[in-house]
Amino acid sequence: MFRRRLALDLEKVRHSAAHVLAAAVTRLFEDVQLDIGPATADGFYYDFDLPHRFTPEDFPRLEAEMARLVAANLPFERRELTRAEAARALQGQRYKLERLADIPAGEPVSFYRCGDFLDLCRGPHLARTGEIPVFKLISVAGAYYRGLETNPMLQRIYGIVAESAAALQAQLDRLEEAHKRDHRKLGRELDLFSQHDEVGAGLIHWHPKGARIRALIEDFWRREHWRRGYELLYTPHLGRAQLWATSGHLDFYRASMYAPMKIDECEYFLKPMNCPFHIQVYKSQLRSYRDLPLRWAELGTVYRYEKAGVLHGLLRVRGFTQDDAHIFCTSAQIEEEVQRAISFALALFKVFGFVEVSAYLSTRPAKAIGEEERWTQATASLAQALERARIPHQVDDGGGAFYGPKVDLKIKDAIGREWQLSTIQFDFNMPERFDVTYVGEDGRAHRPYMVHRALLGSLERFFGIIIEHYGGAFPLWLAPEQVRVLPLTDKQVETARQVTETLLAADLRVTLDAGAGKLGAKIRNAQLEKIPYMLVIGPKEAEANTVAVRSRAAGDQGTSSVADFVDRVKAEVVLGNVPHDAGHQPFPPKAESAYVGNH
RNA sequence: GCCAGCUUAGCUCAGUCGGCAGAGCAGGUGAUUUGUAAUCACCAGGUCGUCGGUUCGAAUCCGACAGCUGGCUCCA
Repeated sequence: MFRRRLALDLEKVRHSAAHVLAAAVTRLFEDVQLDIGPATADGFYYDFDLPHRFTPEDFPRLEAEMARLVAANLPFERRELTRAEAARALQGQRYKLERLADIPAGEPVSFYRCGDFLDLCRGPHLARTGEIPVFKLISVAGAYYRGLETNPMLQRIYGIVAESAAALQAQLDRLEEAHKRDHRKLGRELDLFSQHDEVGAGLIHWHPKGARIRALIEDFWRREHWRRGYELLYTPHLGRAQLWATSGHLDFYRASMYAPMKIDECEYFLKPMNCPFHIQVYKSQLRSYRDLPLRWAELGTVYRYEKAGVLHGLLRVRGFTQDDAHIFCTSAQIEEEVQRAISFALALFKVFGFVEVSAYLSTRPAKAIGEEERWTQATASLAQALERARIPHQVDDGGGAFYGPKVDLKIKDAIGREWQLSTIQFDFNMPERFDVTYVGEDGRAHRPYMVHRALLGSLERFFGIIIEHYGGAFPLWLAPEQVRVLPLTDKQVETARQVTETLLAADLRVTLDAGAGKLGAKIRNAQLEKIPYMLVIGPKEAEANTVAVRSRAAGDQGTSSVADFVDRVKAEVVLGNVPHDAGHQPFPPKAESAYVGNH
């Protein structure tokens, strides 16, 4: 009935639902201090402070009370009060009184009444509670008042609202879908990686199948770097305190670094970044303008202290491998270098099926080092590169680091979630600190520009993202096991073994299931392990020297000769593996059925 | 780090009021020789996260620590 208006007023609906939640909480609990309750991208929340500790067990009661308020169809009445009246109305509400004090002089102070619940609020709201269609409380969590770590922690209740029961269910299904794809769950089920209390939190162990995938990504990554004029470096995992003093890390980054270790009376620190080492390589000889640009990449494993509470699967860890690079160039070269870095990032993304890209451009903060002119030029080159690549971007004015402007690239995964992958960052600080120079045409020393960039971000985090993106069903080129050969009975095991050998010899990743189970069970296991192809060999196939092909996505594909199957699979692998040839799109951003190419 | 919750077999989870530790799957052994998502039987598997406390007695109650989950803050 009011469906069309709801689509427009979703924010009003959500915000009003938050108010109804707050009304329900004040009715059911004692000593409730209210803070605020805004609409969010997919629902709403409200922050409370009260002696009772909320748990999800409180939700049914709260939802029932909310339902009563909705059924009562109470009006939301807006009133403007003077500050004195407002202060009186908010007596005893410490957070609200502070929020009131924040409202700039001259701006109206508005309240919304809904039944006997009155709340300081900018609005706007729906006309009546009855316009709130379907809602559900989702979770409860702590949240600092005003988001400040030093402030008291409030209790935040999250909820979602939808225009119909079906729409609500669809939203819950999306949450369920995200849960099914959770890389921590899939990582265990598919035997990809693990972490161990005995080793320490945030430290990843890559299992054979995870390591296969990582190696495939790394091989691909290295080849692309060489193709694009990069050289690769390997540098140490630790360095002397003096290095980190010179780089400024001990002044500005110490909180993220682990305690030093003493070696021969000298202090050494585990590296949180690779840049100081790359600079040492740069400085190992005199550099001419003729040598520039120098593009040096490294899959560099760094260690950073992260607070215990922020660790999360592969997405936030304490030891990780950045796909790092440093580009040293002249002022005349920066524009092209930035453009190359961005188009490189886009080419990499495309291979993994990430085609929707957006960006954040962070510019000069008030307190910054480096000449104004350098900032201007560098920032312009970043903005221009984004324009030319037609990447929609937001500008975070003044949000850059003190040492240089940067661009962060974000992608959308198969179920529409955004992830930040790349960062491309100018550094005006480190070349100064280490006195990095090159000899110019004029024979004098000049300061090069230094660009720091990571395209996939870190291999751990990227792995977590693609596990969820693919839902564990890796495309053929990444699948740790591409083919499983399934003999129907013992009598076909020998033939199956020969087929397996043939596929191995053709560089396919293949295993043989010589177990005693029925075919259905073997297929089920292979399906659950998300192996792209199964080859069934029964008496007919053994006789005719063929295989019955089954794809994990499309089921039975009929019989084929081994040679034909190899050709077909090899062709499919090439599709995904070479970005230059990726004009045809082998990875539409929907899951599963996409990876089997053209059948 | 902060708030809340959780931690029982490799995995997913039962375990009532404090009274002998359970299931399914996975694993092992044997039987079965199977045609496109689970063949059957038997066996083995646990200092109930760790340490301390209360108690005649603790998986169960209390405390500390560790780890995990949802968030907040922070971030590749």
